[in-house]
Amino acid sequence: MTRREAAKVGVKVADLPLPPELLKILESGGIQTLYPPQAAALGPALAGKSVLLACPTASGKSLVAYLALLRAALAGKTGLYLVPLRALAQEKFDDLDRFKALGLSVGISMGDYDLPPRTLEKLDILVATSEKADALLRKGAPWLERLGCVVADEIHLMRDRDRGPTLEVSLTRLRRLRPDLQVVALSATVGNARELADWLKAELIESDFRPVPLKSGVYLDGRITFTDLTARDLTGGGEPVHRLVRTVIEEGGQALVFVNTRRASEQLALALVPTVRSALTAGERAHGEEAASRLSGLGEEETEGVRRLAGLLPNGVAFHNAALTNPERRVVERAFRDRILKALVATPTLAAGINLPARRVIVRDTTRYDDRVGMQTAIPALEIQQMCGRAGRPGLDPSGEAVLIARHEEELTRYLDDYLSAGPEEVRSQLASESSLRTHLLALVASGAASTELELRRFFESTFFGHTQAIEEMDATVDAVRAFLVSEAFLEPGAELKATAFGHLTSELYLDPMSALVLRGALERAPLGVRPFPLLAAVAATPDLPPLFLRRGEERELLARFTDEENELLVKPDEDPLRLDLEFFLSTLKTASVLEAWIDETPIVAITERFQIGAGDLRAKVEDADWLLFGAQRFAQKLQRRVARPIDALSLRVRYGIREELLDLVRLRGIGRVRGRALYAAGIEDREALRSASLDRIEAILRSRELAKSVLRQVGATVDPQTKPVRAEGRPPEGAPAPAPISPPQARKGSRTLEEYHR
DNA sequence: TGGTTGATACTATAGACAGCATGTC
DNA sequence: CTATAGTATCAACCA
Repeated sequence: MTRREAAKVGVKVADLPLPPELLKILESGGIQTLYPPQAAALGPALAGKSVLLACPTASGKSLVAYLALLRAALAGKTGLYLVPLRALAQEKFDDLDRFKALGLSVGISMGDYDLPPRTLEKLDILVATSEKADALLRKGAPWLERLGCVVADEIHLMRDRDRGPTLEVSLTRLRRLRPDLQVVALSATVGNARELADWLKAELIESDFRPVPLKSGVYLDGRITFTDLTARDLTGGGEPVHRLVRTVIEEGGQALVFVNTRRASEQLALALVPTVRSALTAGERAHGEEAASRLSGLGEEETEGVRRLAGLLPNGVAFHNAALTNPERRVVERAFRDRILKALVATPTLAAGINLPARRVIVRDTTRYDDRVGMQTAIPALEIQQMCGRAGRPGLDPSGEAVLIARHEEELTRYLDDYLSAGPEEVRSQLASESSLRTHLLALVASGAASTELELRRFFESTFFGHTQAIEEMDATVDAVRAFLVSEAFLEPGAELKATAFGHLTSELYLDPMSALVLRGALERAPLGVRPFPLLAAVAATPDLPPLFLRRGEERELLARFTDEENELLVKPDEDPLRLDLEFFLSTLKTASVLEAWIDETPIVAITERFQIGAGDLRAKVEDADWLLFGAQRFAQKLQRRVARPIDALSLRVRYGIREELLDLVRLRGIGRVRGRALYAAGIEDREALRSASLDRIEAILRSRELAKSVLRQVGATVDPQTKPVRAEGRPPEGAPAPAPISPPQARKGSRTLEEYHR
């Protein structure tokens, strides 16, 4: 921090021009003085001016955002907090919810937790992912008309190739909708903060202030050389990572290690056990056991990966990656926060997500495999610095240390120069790419934001791209994309920009037009009904469902699968609009096979083992497929009505992971894959059968009286223990609900059409 | 012959948003 | 194009 900033540390919250109730809430939250960047930003922010706050993580940026939103809300306007991650949305929502005491209502809107439109209209402040905000803009929510303040958190993510354009477009649209809109943009330190601030017409507040001082450096041969050219020699010996982990634990701190593959996260965590274990007290080990038992208490099937994780926890180490389900991740994060874990080895899941600081951050890898180029590429300095920024826990660590690991002298200087001392990359608009324009051009037209070429041009001129680059650079791509959208019937031909019904639907479903095309093609091939596998394969061939990696040996099996199903497949490699190569095509078959196993009630463990994926991956694929199938179903309603209902059934099967026979039971609240199967196995095959079953019997099957009551109430039965018992031949429930067998009893699941599912 | 070591080839590779209408174990 | 760690395979080598 600079000397001038230091002088401002003393700014008192109590002196701020805020309503007394608000001050009370802040002070009860332990916030009494402001950090320099906060103090600098609050003036303009509370005056309703736009600000760009570019400083390290954990420097209290959110507080400025909260106060700006509250000010707007108290002035009778609405406020929108844009975040890049669902987990972050939850975090911000929880924070903002404390201000309910001011009589304000706060809401959250994201994929898995949405608001009905009527509720939205009553909100003062909404926390949403940028995609959700984009969707809101496409639908034209009246709520947005009253918007007074928008917060763009992690605005540097605008440089992200895939999701950056959504943020850029949303911000642009909001600002055009409300020309007087106050924008509070929060950013990591980036190379061109000035440029971003200019675009937003915002006051720029740049600072490298950190509440916990950070020293970053590079490790080589037992010594850390810091950017300030001081050095520190570490005691003992051993492999670099082990030594760095051991020494920080000896000093009473924790270590967070970033690696570039999942496998590395697991293996390194395992390798660290001897190093960490010896530093643990008996009490800590016991807490680790507790955390491990919490893992199995999640009620999920125990996959190989989770078993390994559970085995690590009592040793004070764990790994964290996207193969874990969200609840599993939460357990690990909590254990680390509670200091039960001394070391955590993570992939970038943790770098961008929720705040989980450690005294020492070790960045082991500086390169990462890039699928698109088929090779390792350098991780941008911006991301490395984000990881480094996780070092130092406020209140717990006197200072934080971030360490890269060099293998030789040359690397040491290179890391110091390129990664730690040098400024991070500039934020560059990714809007001009074909894929992003495809989506956003359609959305702009479909939602009426641009109906002439001139309007479209005006819009793009007001984006960050237009602000920083000659708009003509975009022309060729815009023309090509527009021609594509017209030729594939998303847009009407002619000079006027107008979306077709298909185009509108695509945009409202929030689908990539390319995905819509794949789905439309699949439906056109299926005039007489579709079987699950080919439709799942079509869904998997969509660019909205990222492919799974193919493993050695799987290729042959999948190729055989292809030959088997050849005549039924809805998307074939050579006809695929994306003209994907065979490998990609096979990987879509792999995804389809995973989903097929899932709706065949194959136990999760069996799926994860057979396909070598994590439970988290399965979850993600199911979620994606469920969403896409909804889209397919809506398309079918318009294009192929006969298959709409069967697709609906398939969608439900994917959501719950069930065979067709459980479709009826699963409609009940509280009944899913496992309980549905338990009921079915006990001879209660549908809701009708449930109606005449006794409460005691249901309770015995579901192992919960409350649940049994609720279920019976739902089918309209009287919740009376005396109700007459039902059919006696049902298998008595014993132990946990029996998992479904891996292979189906006899009927091959592929042997009937989807239409038959729904007679 | 059996076992060890070493050269070489081969394999695999981060993350996570959205619709809709409310609740999986 | 800008890679690397872990693992499998097999030949060379030694006792």
